[in-house]
Amino acid sequence: MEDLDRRIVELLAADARLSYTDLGKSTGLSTSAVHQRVRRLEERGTLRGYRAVVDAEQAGMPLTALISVTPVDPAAPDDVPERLHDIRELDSCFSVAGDESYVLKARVAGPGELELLLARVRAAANVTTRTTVVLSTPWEDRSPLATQSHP
Amino acid sequence: MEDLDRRIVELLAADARLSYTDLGKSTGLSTSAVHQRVRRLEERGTLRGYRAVVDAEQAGMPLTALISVTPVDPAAPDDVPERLHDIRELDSCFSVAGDESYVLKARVAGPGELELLLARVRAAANVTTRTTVVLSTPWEDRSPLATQSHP
DNA sequence: CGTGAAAGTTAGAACTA
DNA sequence: TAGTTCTAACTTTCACG
Repeated sequence: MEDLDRRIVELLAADARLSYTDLGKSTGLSTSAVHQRVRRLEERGTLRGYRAVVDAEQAGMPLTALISVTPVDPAAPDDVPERLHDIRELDSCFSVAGDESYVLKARVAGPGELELLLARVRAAANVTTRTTVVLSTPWEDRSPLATQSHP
Repeated sequence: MEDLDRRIVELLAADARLSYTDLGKSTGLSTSAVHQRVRRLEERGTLRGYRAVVDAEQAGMPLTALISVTPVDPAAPDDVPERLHDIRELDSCFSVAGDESYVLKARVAGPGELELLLARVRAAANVTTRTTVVLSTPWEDRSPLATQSHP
């Protein structure tokens, strides 16, 4: 990836609502040159989308959990991610090295909802689970690429 | 949080670059009513920012790791998140229930960089680490609130 | 919350190195 | 291929009802 593209990605990772005009000023390019590059980065899949960072507590999903999963039947074909894909409470799915196969990040409204979610996960993917409850989130979703933002 | 606000947050979580005009059409409000509500949600901290979702591999940070940390001195005041805050490779910091105190998510360019990062984490926060390497990421950073987007 | 007008932004066509 | 400039259509912002 080229240097100008890297800079554009970095700027959008820090603030996805920047105008092409502002991106142009920050990169020394014209508005339409930036526009063209952003379109190309989107087509290539380098820019996969744009998300508002929402305060989960204020949005009514105050409980976060990290769920490690292990298939019950190690011989079965491993389609765990596909089987869990439609469970909207699951934010991320990582295939990991180590004792367990996957780590999921989930967001729910409370302990009752977590209990139900775990049952759904086990049933949908035929796995056992080991759950780590998140007590608080000092910080989250910073853009490793991005210049630190101070909103 | 009110129903209209919830809807606005949901829409921006799915696509942070939506115009106020489009948000208005989707909510049945006028452009300026939406604008007003978004400003209020930003001020209250419900909307904490806007980020481009970047393909980490294409952006030159292909290695993701989950790092569990345990303070070496359990009697020392626990300021681990503050001590780690300036390490840009760390994307998130969760305080967790369980054997360990925190789980960090990190993004680095390769194994060598991970080794250096772990040394910096241990030195900065006086902790031991247990690292789980992410082999692949079937999906990530979906908006639990958001209607699934298909870009 | 809505309206409306001024200021600013986007998207794309035409042109240039 | 990658960039600029130009321009019409659209979006944001803000004072006012």
